[in-house]
Parts: sequence; C-alpha cells; structure tokens
Amino acid sequence: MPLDSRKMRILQAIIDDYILTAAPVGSRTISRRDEIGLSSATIRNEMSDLEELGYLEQPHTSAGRIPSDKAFRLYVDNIFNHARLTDEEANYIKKHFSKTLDGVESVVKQTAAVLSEMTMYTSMVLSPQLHSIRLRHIQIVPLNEGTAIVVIVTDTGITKNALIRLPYGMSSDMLDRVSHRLTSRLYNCRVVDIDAELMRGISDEYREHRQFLNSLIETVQRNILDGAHNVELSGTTNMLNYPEYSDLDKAKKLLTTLEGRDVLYKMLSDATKLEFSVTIGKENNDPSMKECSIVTATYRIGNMPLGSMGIIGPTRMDYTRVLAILRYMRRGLSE
Amino acid sequence: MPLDSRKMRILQAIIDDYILTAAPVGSRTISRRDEIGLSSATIRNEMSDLEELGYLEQPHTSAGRIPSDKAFRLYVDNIFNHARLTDEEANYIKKHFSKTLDGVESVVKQTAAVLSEMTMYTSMVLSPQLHSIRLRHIQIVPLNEGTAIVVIVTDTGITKNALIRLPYGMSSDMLDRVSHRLTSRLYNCRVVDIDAELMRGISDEYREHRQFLNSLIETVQRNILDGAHNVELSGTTNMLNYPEYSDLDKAKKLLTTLEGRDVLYKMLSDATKLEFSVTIGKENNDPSMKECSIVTATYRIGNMPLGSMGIIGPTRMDYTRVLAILRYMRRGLSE
DNA sequence: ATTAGCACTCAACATTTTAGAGTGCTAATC
DNA sequence: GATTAGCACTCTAAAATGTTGAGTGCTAAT
Repeated sequence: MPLDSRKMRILQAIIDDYILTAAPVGSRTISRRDEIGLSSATIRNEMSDLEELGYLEQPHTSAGRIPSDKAFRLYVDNIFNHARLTDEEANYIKKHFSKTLDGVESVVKQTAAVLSEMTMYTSMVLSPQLHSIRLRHIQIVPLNEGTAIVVIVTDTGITKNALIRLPYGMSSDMLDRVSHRLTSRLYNCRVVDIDAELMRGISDEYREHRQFLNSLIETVQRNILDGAHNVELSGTTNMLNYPEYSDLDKAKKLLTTLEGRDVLYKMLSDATKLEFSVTIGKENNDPSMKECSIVTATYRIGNMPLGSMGIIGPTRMDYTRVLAILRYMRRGLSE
Repeated sequence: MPLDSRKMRILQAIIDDYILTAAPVGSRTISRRDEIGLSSATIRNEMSDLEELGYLEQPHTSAGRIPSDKAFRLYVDNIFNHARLTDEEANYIKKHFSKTLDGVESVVKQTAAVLSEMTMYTSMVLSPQLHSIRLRHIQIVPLNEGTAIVVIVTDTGITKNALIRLPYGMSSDMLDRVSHRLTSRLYNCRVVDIDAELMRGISDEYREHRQFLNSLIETVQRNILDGAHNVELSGTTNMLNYPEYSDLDKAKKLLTTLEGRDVLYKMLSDATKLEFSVTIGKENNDPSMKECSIVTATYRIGNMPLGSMGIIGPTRMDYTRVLAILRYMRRGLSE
C-alpha cells in the first residue's frame, strides 16, 4: 500500500536531513521546517507509523529515527529522473577533461579521479571489456634470442602485449611475415572468436610452426581477457571522512574489500548489462558493503556496452547528484 | 661515543620487545629475560643513561620507554648484513612467482602483491624507468579516419602506446612505410636521445609530413616519460592493523598520502640511485610519514638501475626480515 | 484530527575512583 | 664501586558514577 502524500513528505524531509547530518532525525527537527507545518507530536505519530511500515528505524528508544534501506529505495526510485547537473559542475568536469588524454588507460584513470573528486565518495571504473572488440593489428617484435613481444591493437585503440617464447631458430624476418599474415587473417575478428577452426588456415601455411602459433594465440587470448579485469579505483580514503566509517574496524573491512578489487570487478561487470543501477545497503552481497550504496552506469560505443563505472558511498549518499554526475560522464565517455 | 656492550645489549632487548609489542618497555620486562641477568634497578639506571644519550624516549613519567629513531638507526646499521631468509619464506616467494607472468605490468603487480602479503606491511613498486631504455619497434596502426595508435616496443619488452591524430589523406600504406622507416632509423635509440637533430634525417624523406612526424615523436616522448610515473601499491590497508595507526586521524592522513602516489614516486625514484635505503621515522620529509619507516631496494638489468621497490611500515617494523625479503626479490626481479 | 504537556528512556559526556605498571632515589649488600 | 631491594611517588587506563539533553509514547485538552 502506497504512502499517503503527507507521510511521503515527512519521509522525504527525514531523508533529506539524514543525508546531510548522518544523525538520527527527531520529530522536532522536522516540525520546525516550515514546509511541513505540523507539531512534533503529530510527526511523532506519523513517524511511528512509518517505522511500522519499515521505512524508519530507531537505533534505540529515545533516539531519533533513521531512514531504512527500504526508504532509500523508495527515494531513489522517485528521484531517478530528476537528476540534473548545475552548469558549474558540468564546467568542472569539462575543465578537468580537457587535458590531452592519450590512450584508454589514462582516460580510465582520469575518469576515476574526476568522479571521486567531484562526489567526495569512492569511484571505480572498469576498463573496457574486450570480449566483443575486434583486432586491428598484430605485431611480433623479437627481443632477444628466444623471446619476443606480441603486440595487438584493437579497433577501439586499446593495445595489449604479452611476452612469448620463440622456438629455436625463428628469424626476425619470419616473425615479420607471420605478423603480417596474422594481421590480415584476423583483421576484424573478435578475440573470443579465434578458435581452432580459424587457426587451421594459418597453421597450414606455417606447418613447422603450428605449435608456436597455437601457444601464441592462447597467450594473447588469456592476456586480453585477464587484463580486462582491471578496475581503476580512486578516492578510497574519502570514505574515512564519513561518520559511518569512523569505526576503525568497519573502515578496515571496507577498505580491505575495496583493495581486493574482485568484489568490485564482479559488481561492475554485472552492472554492464544495465544502463544504470543503484544498490542500496543490505542489497549488497558482500557483508563489508552492507552499509554502502553503489551507483553504476555503463559507457558504450554505439550501442555496445564497453564497460562501466560506479560510485561507492554511504547508504545516505546524495543519490541525486551522483546520478546526475554519472549520467553526464557516461555521455562524455562514450565517444 | 659508542655504547658499551652492556648498554648495547639492553638497547637491543628493548628494541626487540618494542618491535613485537608496540608498547613502552619497562625495566622489569628486560630484567626478566635471562640473557640479561640484571635486576630491574640496574636496568633502570642504564635506561636512564640511554635516554640521556637520545636512544630512548619516555611518553610520560611512569611509563616504560620507547626506542627513538636514533636507536632504530643504530639497530638497522648493525643488522644490515645479517638479513637472511628462511627456506620456508624463499619457497613462499618462489611459489607465488611461478605463475606465468606475461608483460612487465603484471610482474610489477605480482611483486607488489607478494611483498605486502609476506611482510604484512604496505609495499610499492616503481615501474621500470624508461629514460635509458632503447627502442625496438615503432608501429602506427590506423584506427579510423583521422586517428591512429602508435605502439612502441623497447628492448626490455615494455610496450607503450598513444593515440594520435593523422593529417588528412594519410594512407594506411604510407603509415606502414613510415613505421618501418622510424623503426630502422630509431632502432636502439634511447627515448630521451631523440631530438631535432635525429629527426631531421627522417623528416627530410617525408617533407610533406614533417609537422606530423614531429608531433608524433613528441607524443611518444611525453607518453613514455609520464607512464613511468606509475607506482604500484599494495597492502595499504595492512597499516590499519598496527596500533600506531589505530588513531583514525593519523590513519587517514597516511592513507591519503599513499593514495596520492606522488610522494611515493619521488621517494622511489630518488632511491633508484642506491641499492638499498632505509629511512626511519622523522628522517622522512612528508609529515604524514614521520611515524613510518621505508625500506627500498632497486632492481636492475645488468648494472643499470631500472626501478625500485619499497616497503612502508611503522618505525618499529621488522627491518631484518624486510631487508632479507627485499634482497631476495631484488635478485629475482633483475632478470 | 491535532497538539500541549508530562513522565520516562537512554546515549553521550564529564567526573571521580581505583588499580597497576613503572619510575627514581636511598640504603643495604656483594 | 657496582648491584640490588625496598619504598614513596607518578601517571594512565579502565571502571564506576553522576549529569545532561534530545527524544519518545501516551493522555487529556483543544
């Protein structure tokens, strides 16, 4: 059953106040606000109802009340589309992105930095996922007797490289020829699509090196898919500024999880399916993040999702602003 | 004036205890140890002397005493050469390094991870510095109308890439030829050595693209030298386990400095001049690190320093073990 | 339906008490 | 002369106790 409009207004006020102060909100605080115009006693009754309905929680008798995750959920679902950026903020972003940025890696880093600076929360950016990306160039560069570097370039301008062993007596000339052959043969292939089938055609031409070619491709594939696990993190220490993490133990747990990255990687790669996602408090799977919220957005090229980015903050984070910022960045990144 | 052997032994005992407990050490604690065999009263007298000499500090009357930075300095200079690894530890390292590691980046990451795991402190690894590294291959790969990726490969197997703009009407064929020309021309050059002089020879052949070539080289140089600022950090949260950082405020300051990386970069790149270095407590320049010690070691190829790595821990860190581990890793890395 | 009023609760903070670890000094002992 | 036992003294950390104020729930009046 939906909340009547008065309850709604009161809940809204409580949430607003809580986002600001992180402290339990009492009935008087709300009744003092003139857009409400009710006595504290009335508010108390309403609050009591809201608590019963699961939207508020009381840390202990005689403390104010705190919005529950459920309340934030309601709140987020409501504000979702109102999120707009002020010009000032938009300019801030523009300014900090005007620096020449060569290479995907530096864009990713820069994005993470801007996100965490603007929001004062922790930000994370998942490097472009390479599953569905196409090869442009393959080059094998001999290093010294027995080893070489394979460099591959993709259509999105991402390069990857891996160290490989060479079979004995492989000439530098031969490597050049193989490079050319691989490039023209695999041009525009997706990395995941390279399979035995496709390789046969090439191996056949270089019978004596079949073994080498196979291990080469395998290395490249492994390397590309692994590298994509990279999550750029920024502003982790920002979390320490929020009273919800003034408990050293909680802080430690959170930071440890963040440092581990794998949890974040999972979230971000799951989130790559949706344009935006908001995960509030206990909705998170990881125990150390039950007091966080995470807002994510994907970035894409054309309409193919490439990767995603996210903001990690306390449950009472400023969702409106965070969503606005992400929406803006997402547009900027997707080019 | 050097300490007599009894003072030395007592100081040693105090330091040992303090490294273990992080708490001020009292005279009884020391007198109980049977390798000393003196009453607490005697120890007290000696401690009083040691304090006068600047090796001990008292947080307040009626607390035990704490070794000063000066004491640790003495200690470190003494143990410096005794540092040896147990077989068990050596095996641990070997095991964790046996994973296939393709590419410099993953080696750097892996190294940082192993260092912080083994020591339980924070570790950092400076990526190989590229000043003195030589070019092996340059390849320009067209992406789409107007942009391309330059990939360069160095003799140590490190690759770098940068996004560049193409002048109008540059054919893919032409790019290939330029790539070849650049490669043969700059083969074995150090990046820093590429200058106007050197470029003139090439520009002359491609008059109409002189402008393009110059900006290309400039981008590459900038990119290479920047990228080298990369410091891989691991185990930052380990610091939170030590009582010296149970004060949230101190912890926040330290972590913020660490996250900034630039202070660390400076330290590591300075440290690249020495094989090992130990910086204790107040010897550090940065105020947030006055209660840390930092031990660094360089890794090299042949006898050219490539980069360095370091351990950051509380002043009372286990220098012996840390030095042993670094010494071991350094040998392993330098190949 | 709303609100004023009042008794009651409870965390947070301040204050006092207590316990224990450690010191420095002196006088006795080896 | 160096060492040590003994004791008075110091000072923190922890426990115990007191105080305050924000907040509640309920009842009776509006």
